Amino acid sequence: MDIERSISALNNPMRRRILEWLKDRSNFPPALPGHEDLEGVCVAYIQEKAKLSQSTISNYMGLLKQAGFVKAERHGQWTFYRRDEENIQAFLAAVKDELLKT
Amino acid sequence: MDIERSISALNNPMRRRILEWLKDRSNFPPALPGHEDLEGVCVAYIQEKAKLSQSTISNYMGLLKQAGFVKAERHGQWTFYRRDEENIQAFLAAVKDELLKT
DNA sequence: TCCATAAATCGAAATATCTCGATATACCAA
DNA sequence: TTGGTATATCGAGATATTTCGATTTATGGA
Repeated sequence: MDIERSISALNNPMRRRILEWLKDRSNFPPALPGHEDLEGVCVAYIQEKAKLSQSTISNYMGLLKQAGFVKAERHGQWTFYRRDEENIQAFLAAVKDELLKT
Repeated sequence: MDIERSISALNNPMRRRILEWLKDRSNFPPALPGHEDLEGVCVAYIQEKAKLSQSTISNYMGLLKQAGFVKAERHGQWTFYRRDEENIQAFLAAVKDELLKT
């Protein structure tokens, strides 16, 4: 749990928004044919919703991944990103522990 | 609760450290004579512990104050800073709410 | 093999943050 | 009123982040 890297990743409104979008797969277009079983979302879908360049979104997803907020799964030419709920909870616990007095 | 501003304020190791130091008044030298009843800590004490310039610490405390993490109380020529526990808890709740899925 | 598509990486310009020393402001004491 | 001390603000250089378009890499299909 690298709190430094995690807070940096969160220190950007669009990255936080992406994390929120990923809470619900239905925020994005339906899964590509043959990938209906995957919970993750491909970079192109995120890019389309965020309206930022492909390279920027790829970079953002990399930062979120390094921070532990998302997991990436490569299937063919697509990379599917989804939230890492366990790590997100661990981050919240760590921030709480560092910030709270008691 | 401006989560943007708060996360920015936290996105710095020394500012987070100051927030931790302020959990316990005894992390700093004893109160100045005549101010024993105050829980806050003056800028000079924080500066001495942080080993950064006076202007930097003044700036940092201003950012932490704008973010709602600390309260400032002026007494004579001194400004005493102390944690705002209520706002800190509100921030944690807000981050949890934004970040957590359920 | 060759081409098309998805994603990652590179290089760079614009903007923001960090941090300082110098200066300004506020306040106290003589 | 004058001088001293504490803090805030200003201006600037160094560094980091943001975001892009161009390029590279990986993969799958004709």
